[in-house]
Amino acid sequence: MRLAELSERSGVPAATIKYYLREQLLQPGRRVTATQAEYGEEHLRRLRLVRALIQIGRVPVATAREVLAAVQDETLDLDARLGTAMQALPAGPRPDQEDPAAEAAEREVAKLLAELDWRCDPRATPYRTLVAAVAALTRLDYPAGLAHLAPYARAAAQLAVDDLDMVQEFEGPMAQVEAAVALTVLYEPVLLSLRRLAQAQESGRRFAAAEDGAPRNCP
Amino acid sequence: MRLAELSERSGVPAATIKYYLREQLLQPGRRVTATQAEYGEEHLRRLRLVRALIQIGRVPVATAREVLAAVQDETLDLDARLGTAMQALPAGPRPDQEDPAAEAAEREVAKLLAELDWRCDPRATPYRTLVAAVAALTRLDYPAGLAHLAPYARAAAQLAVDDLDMVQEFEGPMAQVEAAVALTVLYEPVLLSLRRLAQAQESGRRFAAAEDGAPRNCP
DNA sequence: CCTTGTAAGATAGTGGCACTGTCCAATGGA
DNA sequence: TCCATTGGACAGTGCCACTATCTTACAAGG
Repeated sequence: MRLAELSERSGVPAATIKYYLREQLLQPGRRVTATQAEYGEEHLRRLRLVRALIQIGRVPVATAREVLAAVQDETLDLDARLGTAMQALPAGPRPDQEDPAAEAAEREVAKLLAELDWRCDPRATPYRTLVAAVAALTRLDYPAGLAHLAPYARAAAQLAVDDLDMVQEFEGPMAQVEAAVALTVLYEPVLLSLRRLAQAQESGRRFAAAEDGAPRNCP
Repeated sequence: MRLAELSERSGVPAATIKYYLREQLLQPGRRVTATQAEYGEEHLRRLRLVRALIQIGRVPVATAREVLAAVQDETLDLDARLGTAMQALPAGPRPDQEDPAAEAAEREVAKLLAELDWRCDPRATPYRTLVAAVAALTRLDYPAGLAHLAPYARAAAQLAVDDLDMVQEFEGPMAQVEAAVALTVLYEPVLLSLRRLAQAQESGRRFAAAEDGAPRNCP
């Protein structure tokens, strides 16, 4: 199919597809003549993946390029590809060193992970993001101690099992690594949305007293 | 204290504080003379909250203004304030109507929420975001059916209980609404980070075979 | 009193990002 | 033959979160 049809079928503006081609998020089509290229179903799928990562998963374009490059890097084995791809995923803000709240948060997080017997590199991106968030909560005198983090960690552990189960439904290194990336990123809004909906439910249950079950606070 | 000291103590550049004042994220200080203003501890706290929402919670500046305005709107009762504040929280992308995948996703989400007996307005922001994410997953042939969403919903329900427990540790409408907003937003990176760390653990457990417990894939 | 430094506020500018609009040569169907 | 269309290059746009500059008004030391 031509670029115009690719655009039509994916709902992505042609100019945007050209941009993604330039940014190497999409492989160039098979050149038919000097001025025309042919795209296949795999281009369509890849385009949808790119769009989903960027729009749903809020992955920056440059990051998506790195991640996708790692996914299809045939020179690495599954482990290395998975590692590289996940490393490249978008990073949150990093904690300010030499900030007392950050140091306290660092210790608190280390304690939590030790208790759970999780072995992580403290320089890993999610680790840094976690420390930054705990530090911010602490500075505001909001609870973020072991007791408060533990339920979140338990939930995360449970979800990780489900995530990996989903990944293992796929076969072949490339499909699995792609699945790992896609499911990690695309289930994030699912999880956050469900949490907000659940909060609205719970808040309704606690504050609404009797009344009907009208969705007041559901944001 | 003067603006410069506020800047010093919070770590936020003075120019940025001026910007926040302009954007009404911060209340102006008490004017001492025509060219000087005095700020108190409550300004410092508010500034930290604003920074945390924006940098840790990735809340857009304009959104933060709306949310904080709702938090301290004394003319509304607790319910209305909570509803307004949570409504204003950042919205993810909305699903494309008249897209078959989105319609299917809509039905799937409705079925899930019916099964859980959650009553939500289908126009609510998190609901729309959820539908968009499920639609994207479906278009990519990634699993996002009832069976796959249910564990996420259960986890969300559990976390919502903990969230509301934390909120109820505070007293007074303003403190509770602020806590609801802050904890909702600031625990999001906590949850996502913990999920990624847990995935790395689980992935190590499944793929690393024997070996030591070195943190390979921990991104 | 005068100087020098700093404060607050207004306004314009910056840099990053994700596109988007315009132009051009080369086609390719009517 | 002719003219709409295609792919590619490249400059421009719009938004956002700051940031730099400038002006006026004090404030404190000498």
